[in-house]
Amino acid sequence: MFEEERKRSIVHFVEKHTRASVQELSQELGVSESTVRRDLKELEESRLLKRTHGGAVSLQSVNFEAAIPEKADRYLDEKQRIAHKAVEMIQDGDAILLDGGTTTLQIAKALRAFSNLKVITNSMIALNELKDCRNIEVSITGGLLRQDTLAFVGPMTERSLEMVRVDKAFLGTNGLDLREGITTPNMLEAATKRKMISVAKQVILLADHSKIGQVSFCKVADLREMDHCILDRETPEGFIRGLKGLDLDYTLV
Amino acid sequence: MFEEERKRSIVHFVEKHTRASVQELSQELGVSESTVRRDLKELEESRLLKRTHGGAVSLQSVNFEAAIPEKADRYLDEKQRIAHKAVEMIQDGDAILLDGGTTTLQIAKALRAFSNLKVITNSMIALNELKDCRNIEVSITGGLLRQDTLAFVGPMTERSLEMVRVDKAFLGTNGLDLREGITTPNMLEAATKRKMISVAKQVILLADHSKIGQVSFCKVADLREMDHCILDRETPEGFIRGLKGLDLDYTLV
DNA sequence: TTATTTGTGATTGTTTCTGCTCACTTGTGA
DNA sequence: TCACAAGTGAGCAGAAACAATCACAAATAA
Repeated sequence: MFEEERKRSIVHFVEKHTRASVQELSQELGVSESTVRRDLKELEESRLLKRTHGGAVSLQSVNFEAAIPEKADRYLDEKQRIAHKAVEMIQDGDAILLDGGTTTLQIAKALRAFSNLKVITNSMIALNELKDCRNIEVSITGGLLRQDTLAFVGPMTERSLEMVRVDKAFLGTNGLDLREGITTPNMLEAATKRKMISVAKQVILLADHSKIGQVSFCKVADLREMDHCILDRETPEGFIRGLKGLDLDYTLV
Repeated sequence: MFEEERKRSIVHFVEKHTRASVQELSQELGVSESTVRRDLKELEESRLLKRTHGGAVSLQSVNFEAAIPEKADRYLDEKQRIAHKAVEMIQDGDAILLDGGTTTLQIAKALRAFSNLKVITNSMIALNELKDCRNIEVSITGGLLRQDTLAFVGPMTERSLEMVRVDKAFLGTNGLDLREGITTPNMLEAATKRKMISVAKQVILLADHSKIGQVSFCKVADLREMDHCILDRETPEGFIRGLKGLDLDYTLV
């Protein structure tokens, strides 16, 4: 790797993570810490980043981090398995819709591998993940920013969604119950999800077992409106029997 | 193989792989490293690639990444003064529209001081700046992400904008000319700006002196459609006379 | 043909890059 | 506030890459 390329990688790394330690960079790039320091010094001189004691930070950091840090995310492992299955269902050339939430975020992280994809989402975090993928066309729904989830909701979101038709929509949820169907605590969010369902050829619901049996304030849809559900293998027996009873397509991962 | 052919091969190789070492090229073309170096030197002089220690890299990849940060820094001081003036024009309770670009970004940075404000923008960078201000209600227009400017454009953006009416819109531009009016290089962007103008009670144009006299590919609007212009004090005399001639309201900062 | 120019490869001294060491500075927690 | 760990910069040395030069061969011109 040339010096030029290395420096560009550093800037890119710092932009992406908003920060980077000398150690990290040294390992990441396979060069000594001396070299990293030299590079950082020059990059700072050309105003491409700001040095700090121990590393560097991005100058104009556009970085939308989840309110819940990934490590603290409960059921992360389940979510990743669910996302992995979801990605298997996507084909190159698809137009897909990603709902907000931490489960769908895991999908976004895995999308880089595709070479031709249209993605539309209402999640700032998912967008952040995809913003530098040159081979993915990313759109966002407009709307009002919910500052706790960094997702957009509201009439503008619905209006934006009216303009698109997608092959597959991947929906997250707060509650999932055989009788009450899919529910979430927020009215605007529920309306947004309903609209998402209506613009997708195929709707795929993602939920780890902690969501099952939960019923929240606002109803989004009945279970039968889903085309497929991806659940984890700790899903209670009873719920699975219920799904079979509804003749609903599902996968356990 | 003639020298010309060889040089073209080199450029082609570098473009294709985004990089090439002297060794690689020497082997690939069956000539000595001396020759490769000579060629690279001349190719760099004719600006067909960029030399590095050990080889060369494609120009495209260089420009891509340098685009944002480099642009951000030029005329920063002017932009801050312009933004400062713009912020003075905003009142608590206003609904304002922020265009994308680095000048309007400076406005976003200064908005934290307000206690009650509705902001709508198509700029991911501005959104980033405002996302954790609890006293500001931030909305974003939907749309397709332009990965180089991190702004949203396109039909979805326009559709979102149709849903709002704002007190003041703050517009940036690439080109500003007495005869040709306001112009930008991107068609979608131009359409977005036009829509912005149509939903605002008052349109305020922001431009540092580097924009003046510039004419880009797509026309956004005539100068007379602006309600106010904020320019810096290095704006050429002739341009200011022109503004007066048009009876246009302006401020120099 | 002969003289001259041009392009190329080899050689050589010089420059640049990189990792290491070590003395010094900075940040942190007791 | 002090001590200690972590991070830093300067200098050095080896390796790699480089520019300059020369020599030779092929193309061109006389």
